[in-house]
Order: sequence, then structure tokens, then C-alpha cells
Amino acid sequence: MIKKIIQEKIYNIFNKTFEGVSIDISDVDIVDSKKVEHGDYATNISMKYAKKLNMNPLQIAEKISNQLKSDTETFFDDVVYIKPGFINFKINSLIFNRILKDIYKNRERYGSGIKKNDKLIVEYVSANPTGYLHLGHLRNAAVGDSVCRILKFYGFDVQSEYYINDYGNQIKMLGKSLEVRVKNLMGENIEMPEDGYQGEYLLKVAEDFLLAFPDTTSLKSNNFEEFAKDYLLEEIKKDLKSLNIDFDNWYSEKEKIHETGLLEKTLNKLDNLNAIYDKDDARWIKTSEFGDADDWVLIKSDKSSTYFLSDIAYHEDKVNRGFDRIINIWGADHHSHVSRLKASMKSLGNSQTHFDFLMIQFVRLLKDGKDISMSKRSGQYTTIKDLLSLVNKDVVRFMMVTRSSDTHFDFDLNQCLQDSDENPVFYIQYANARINSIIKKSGVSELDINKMDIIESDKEIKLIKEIIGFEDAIKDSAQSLSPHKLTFYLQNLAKEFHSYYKSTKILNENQDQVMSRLVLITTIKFILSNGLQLLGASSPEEM
RNA sequence: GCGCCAGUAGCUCAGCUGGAUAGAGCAACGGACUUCUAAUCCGUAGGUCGGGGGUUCGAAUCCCUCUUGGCGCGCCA
Repeated sequence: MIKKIIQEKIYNIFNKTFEGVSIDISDVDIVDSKKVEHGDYATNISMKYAKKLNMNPLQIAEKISNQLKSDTETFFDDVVYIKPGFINFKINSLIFNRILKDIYKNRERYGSGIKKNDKLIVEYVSANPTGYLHLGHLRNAAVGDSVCRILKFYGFDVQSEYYINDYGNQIKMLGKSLEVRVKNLMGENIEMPEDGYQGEYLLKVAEDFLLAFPDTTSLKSNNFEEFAKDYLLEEIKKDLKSLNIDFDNWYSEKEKIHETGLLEKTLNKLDNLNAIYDKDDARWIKTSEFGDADDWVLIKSDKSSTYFLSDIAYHEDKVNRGFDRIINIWGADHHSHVSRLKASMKSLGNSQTHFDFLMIQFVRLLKDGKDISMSKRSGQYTTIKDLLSLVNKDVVRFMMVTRSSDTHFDFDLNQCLQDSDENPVFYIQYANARINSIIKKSGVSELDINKMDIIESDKEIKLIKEIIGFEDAIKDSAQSLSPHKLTFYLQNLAKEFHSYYKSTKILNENQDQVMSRLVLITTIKFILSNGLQLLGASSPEEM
């Protein structure tokens, strides 16, 4: 909010001072000064408009800062222009105090965006219900859930969705695999097919299957498929629950696309739009005409449909459900699907809806510097259950979003098993717990902002500036779909607090001063616990 | 061969819609507990931003090119 005020001031002065040159208010960037000598905030507007004004940036800066100095009395302590053309602002501490009070009054709502009209859908995880969730899904899940929470907090109407791939070859094979395991348990010595699901987990499913169907004589393949799929989907839901993740919608491919006739409808629509053609006994979509490198098969020569056709139908359905923005969070190994899906949507004439794709790069699990993502002995992936048995859920959630999703990420077990230094989650949680402890100790039950002393110390002003930065952190994270920005912000805020804590005794005899400090740290606590919550992590009151 | 992502301090990574002397955490080194939780703090050291061109007042950031690594290029999902 403070930047907005400065922005408007400059915008107005610019218009008054330089008539004839139109300025876009969004061009007036107000940034945090990186160095103390450069004041609190700065702008580079005079360099930006030097060419348009045909003036030396320094001259422009001079004119603007002179105006700012003359027409404001209490807002700025100082306005200086410097070398290439930057204008630096030093804000009056009374302004900071006023802002702190405003923020405190908003409590946990501080940082939230104004309500936006856009309806968003975020699809993520969407792992096939043919096995347990593993490490590869984990990052996707953590990023997806955090993105949803942040977007909601930022003011969007957000729905999260899990696309259940419960139709087609994989499910058939899953059914067959379970059948083999069940028969194995009953003493039949038959082999698992080459492309069957070899994992040991199916033995457990088979055991439970026999408990549910003791009499196997009249069973059909259908029974195996349904049982295995439902069973594993439940396990997936349990795993997600243990990560503090819940979806608004569970979208069944079978029920929503195949049993409703949506697949044929979509195919017909494409056909009517002249977007498909026949070749080699198959039906192809002309994605190459809409920006993709190749055409793709929708109907195979055996007349069955491909996964891709379902995917087109699914996204056509998302569009028809009225979403303004469709966000898909996919594994990076699916990146080629982006251009072909986009091309298909274009061929269907869906140009209004905005598509975003977040590609999640691979995660490796490191222990003692070695990659243990996949157990060499059994050929099994590390599951979410495995990992959660080793590492605290909060740590997992947080660590999984600390890196930008388009870089590879090494999850270091040694680091996460530490209780201190190396572990950023505890660092933040500890700050929160410390604040809570001080509040308790103070015995002040009701904070009164009218009894506050004026905050003027450098360290405290710095903290207020950091608090103000939360709004930007949320905005940046939301707009770029990057939860990692929030993790960096929170670590920084915690750091500033710890430093302040060490340097300043918060509780003392001066009641007004204590009150102002309590308001300050309580505001930090609101942000820390809220920020952790947005990342799916908890904020214990005591540690 | 084509496409996507990445290459920044010893390690893991921010910064990338161009801005001031390139940042953080860890590791290393040196300090701080009679004081609200030392799961903490303070300080030191550490860099040809993969290489080379270009664009301009100004490039880690934009363009071109080369290079290294990961991933993808099915009538699989």
C-alpha cells in the first residue's frame, strides 16, 4: 500500500510537470532499496522516460524530487536523486507506525487480495490409480496445493481438481495383475505378465480382495479392475490427506467422459470443424495446423480412442464449465503434451480461456550425498508413505516448494532430519513459537494500538518494512504461480525477527513501549503462521 | 536430428517483464547463553553469473551462437 501511495504521488507530479508526454502508472516502479544509503524505497522512472522526454535522467529526477519535497510535509523524511537518475525515498517513521497499526487491525487477513471475478481451476497430481504415490508425485502435490491456497488468498475463486485416469489399458492391466496375485495367493502358480504391475503392493491388495470376495468362482475381470482401482484411489487419498491436501473435485475419466458420451461429442465437434482426417485406418487431429509440431492419433486402427482424445474432451469440459483460467500442473516429462493440447484447444475455437502450464521438474532423494529415489534392490520407487515415515510432514511440504518448479531439485534427507540450522521450516516455526512465548509471558491479554509508543528504532522500522513486504510476496507468488517466493519471504522475515529478538529486550517496564513491540511481533506472528498455513505447514505455539 | 528445462560462491539455490557495489542458506573460520525458548544471534572469508558475440545510457536478466546436464519426441497413459 505504501508503494502505491508513492506511485500515485509520482504519477501526479509527472503529469503536472511534463505536459504532453503521457505516462502509464504501471511504469512507475517503486522498489525496495537494497542499501540503507538508498533510503527505504526507490524508483527508476526518470531513466525509463528519459528518451520519451528527451531529457537527461538526472534532470528529470531533480524536477520530480523537488516537487515531492515541496508538496509533502510528513510523508517523506527525505527525497534524493542520485547518479544515473534514481530517486530514493526515506519515509517518515510516523507513516510506518500508522501502516503497522492498519496491518495489525487486519490480523490474519492481511496480505489477502481483493476479491477477483476470475474463476480458476487447478489440476494437479492426477496420478493413475494403479499404484501408490511416490516421490515424483510429491512435489507436484505440494506445489499444487500451495498454489491453490495462495491463489485463493490472493482473491481468486479457485477449484482444485484431480483427474482420475480410471479407463483404458492401464486399468485393464491393473485388473489382470490383481487377478494374478489373487490366484497366486490361492496356490495357483501363474506368472505376472511382462507389462503387468509387478510391485509388491498388489499382494496386500490381493489379500484384502480375498477378504472381500472369499468365493472367487464367479468373478469377472471387472471385479478385479474395480476393486484394485478403488482400493488404490483410497490409498492415494489417504496419502494426500496425510500431506494436508484435499481436492475440491475428483474427476473420473470413466464417469465424466466415457459414460456421458462426451468423448464422441468432442470427436464430432472436431470433425465438424474439419480438424481431423483419416490415415492408415486411424483418425488424426491436425494439431500441426494450430501450432504443434506433429499431428496425433485420436482413434486407433482398432477403433479404440487414445488417451489424448480423452484429454481434449476433458479440457473442453473445463472450458465449458466456465473457468476463465485453467492451470495444469504436470510432470516435466509431459511437456510435449502442452503444445499439442494448446493446439487442440485452438482448433476447437477456445481462445478466450487462458491456459497455464506448470511443469514440475524431477526430484531426487539424497541421503549421504547418494540418490536413493529408487531402491536398487527391489526396483521400487520411494513412496510418500516411505518418506513421511522418515520426515515430518511440515518439513516435506515446505522443502518441496522451496525451489522454483522448473529446476531439478535434490531433496536432502540429512538436511531434513536436522532439528536446527539447516532446516528452514523449524527456523520459521521457532520464530513463531518464540513470539508466542513472549506474548504469553507479557501477560497482556488485549493489545491496544491506542496505547502504543511511537516505533522509531532502525531494527523495528526494518521489521515493519519486512512486514509490508508480505503483500508483495503474496502477489508475486500468486501471479507467477511460484510458492517458492513465499518460502524465501518467510525465511527472511523469521531471520529479521530472530535478529531483533536477540538485540532487543521486548518486555520491560515501559508499558507503552512494550505495547508497541507486542503489536509489532504479533503482526509478525500473524504472517508467519498464515504463511506456513498457505504452504500446508503448521505453526506450533511451542517447540 | 527436433523440442522443453537448467548451468550463478565449495554445496543447494534465489535474483531473469533490463537498473545502483550480484544475494540467501548450508559448509569453513572467529565470536556471543546470570537476560522474554542458543532449534538463536554477531562477524570473517568465499564469484571471469557455462563460453563467445550482439542490442543500449546500463545485461546474470533480452537476441544469436556454441557447450554441458536432465527430460521428451508411440495407433502407451
